Amino acid sequence: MATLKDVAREAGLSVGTVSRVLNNRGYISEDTKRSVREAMARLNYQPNAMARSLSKQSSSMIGVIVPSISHPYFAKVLSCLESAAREQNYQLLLFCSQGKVAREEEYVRVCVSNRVAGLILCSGSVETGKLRNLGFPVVAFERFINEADAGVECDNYEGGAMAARELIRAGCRNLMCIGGAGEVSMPADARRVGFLDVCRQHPDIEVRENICAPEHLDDLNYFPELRSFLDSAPDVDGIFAGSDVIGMQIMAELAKRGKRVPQDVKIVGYDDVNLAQMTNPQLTTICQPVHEMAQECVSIIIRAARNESYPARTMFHVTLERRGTTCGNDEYT
Amino acid sequence: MATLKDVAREAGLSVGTVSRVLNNRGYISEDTKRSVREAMARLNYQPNAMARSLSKQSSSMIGVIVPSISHPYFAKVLSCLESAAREQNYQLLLFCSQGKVAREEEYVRVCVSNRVAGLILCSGSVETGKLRNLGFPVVAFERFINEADAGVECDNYEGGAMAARELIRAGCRNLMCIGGAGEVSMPADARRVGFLDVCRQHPDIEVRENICAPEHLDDLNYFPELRSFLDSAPDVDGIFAGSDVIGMQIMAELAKRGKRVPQDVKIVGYDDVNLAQMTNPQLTTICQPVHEMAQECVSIIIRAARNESYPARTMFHVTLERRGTTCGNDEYT
DNA sequence: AACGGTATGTCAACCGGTTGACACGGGAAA
DNA sequence: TTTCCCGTGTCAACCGGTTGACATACCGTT
Repeated sequence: MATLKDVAREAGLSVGTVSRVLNNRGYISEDTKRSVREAMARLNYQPNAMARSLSKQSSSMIGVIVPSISHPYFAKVLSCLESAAREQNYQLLLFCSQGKVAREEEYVRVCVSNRVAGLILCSGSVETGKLRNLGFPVVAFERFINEADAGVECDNYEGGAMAARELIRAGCRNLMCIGGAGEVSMPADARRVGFLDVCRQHPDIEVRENICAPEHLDDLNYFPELRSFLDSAPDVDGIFAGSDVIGMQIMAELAKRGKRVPQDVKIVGYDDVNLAQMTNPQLTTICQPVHEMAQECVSIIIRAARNESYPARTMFHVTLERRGTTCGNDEYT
Repeated sequence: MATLKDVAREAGLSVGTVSRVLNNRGYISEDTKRSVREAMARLNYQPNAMARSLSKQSSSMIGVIVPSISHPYFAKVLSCLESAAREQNYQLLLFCSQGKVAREEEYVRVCVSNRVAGLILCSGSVETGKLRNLGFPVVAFERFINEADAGVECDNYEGGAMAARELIRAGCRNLMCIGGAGEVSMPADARRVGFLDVCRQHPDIEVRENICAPEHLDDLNYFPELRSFLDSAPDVDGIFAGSDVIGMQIMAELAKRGKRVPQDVKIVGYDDVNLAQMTNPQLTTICQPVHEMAQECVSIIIRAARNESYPARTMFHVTLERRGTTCGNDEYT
């Protein structure tokens, strides 16, 4: 592997000079620049990013901790983070905590060790004060943490409210809200509250509320719980699912029971992951602007690296994607 | 951020000594070890991984390039790679090429710059010789590349053959094979060949063959093509889908057309991603031992780092996961 | 002739670790 | 007593870059 020194020798110059043309510092003649570039090309030189980071005291890596990679929502988040990072010439160090606090703490240590430029936390477990004074900013993604330096989230309350209004609009009267895994004490819990608040404004609407166990972020098997929820409410005609994955599984279970969607039961999901468009009918869902959120996270980290100020908390709007699972009673025939 | 020097000062020793206790080298008294450990704890010291890698001339990062993160198959692969890497105290640098060759080449350069321990390529575009002499091994994951130092793949031929046998066993006579995106010249293409070979052994079986355009690895919208495939063969009663995602979309489209699965049409997917169990009926599919494959990739990279030898090509068995979409004509009622 | 500014390039310290070479005191063997 | 080894610890070079300080040379001013 060629080093700067090799390039300097090849070009007949000193390391310092070569480094200058690399970093566009000071006065360098066009001739010199050219001969350096040629030498680099000849040797197939690639600067050593570690040496550079070490000396510059700043790296271009961003740590990301997610609870699960194969959950479609986090896959979507990761995808957006990767593209946002790339746009700014940053790289992603990927970690998957599987919801285990110990693993999360280990990963935080690894990030410190690697002197990342910043850490984006999408994971759920709480860190008791271990996130302060790490030497880089910690950005919480759809997750509220006191210890984090910044938070980027969505208007989950409004998302839940929109879901309720959509189901009611479509003619449902007997609603159920099925919360995702372990959302209590997380921003996502506001969905539930928003949903219930709207329901309560309608005296003729009945609502039930169910919460799934928190283990399912990884295995994604909500069926046993969903079955008992549905058993407990055979007359339900509108369901707000805490995620599209839950929504899909409800659809599968309803199909098994001979219930038609949307004729007998209407459904609103959450996240607008790609699967939501692979069902029949396609799933109505609440969509977060994940791409913008990801860009905001990266932007916060970059601003922090430049010692610029950044918002402690950013909240984005959600939107309703109306699809086949909430066609109104008069809309299908 | 505390450095080794700080620890040394705090413990009243020299840097060299402290480094020795960190790396368990030479003779160090228990007393010294203890006081070093205490000093590290007091200062909340975390060794600088970049400095260490620089000086040791070896890093613990593995680059991974996938064409898409939100495709469930690659999400599954990434998930397994992350856990395999973690088991060996390696970290993952994540890159998403979106099938673009230019981006792939850029990412390879970034990996070189970062002096990764190895690169795992799950991406599809071909690299013309740019993968040799990078300073680290390149492992091709389910992808055949001459330039790669090693390849880890599955018995795709047998996978296709199993799919054919399963559909025939379940009573299908009018088969269709729908290839995934751009599999030609990739190991996945062997699925098609295996499938067709088995079909040809049965003179009473009719087979059609279709290939989807290669762009869909990212947007995952196969519907328009699937519709025309189905239009062209209204009498088909068994479909082998190149991926579970394709399989799911076929199911949705068939449902729309009033065809029942598995009564009217039976389906076998590929990959066994988590969604395959979220449909109704659940999707029969061919499963790769992704976890073992991921471990093998990491193991190859570690062996290469130790200058040990490693296999140039490893092939794993696939298995059939029989589920609801291929119940035989006499198995449901 | 002395001076100042500009253009070009060299040198060495530093980033935070690792590691081989070596110093030193003490005990055992010759 | 000399020799040698052992246990313990120090020192400085090195990994591959970056950067401020400084040397040199050339040009135009005053």
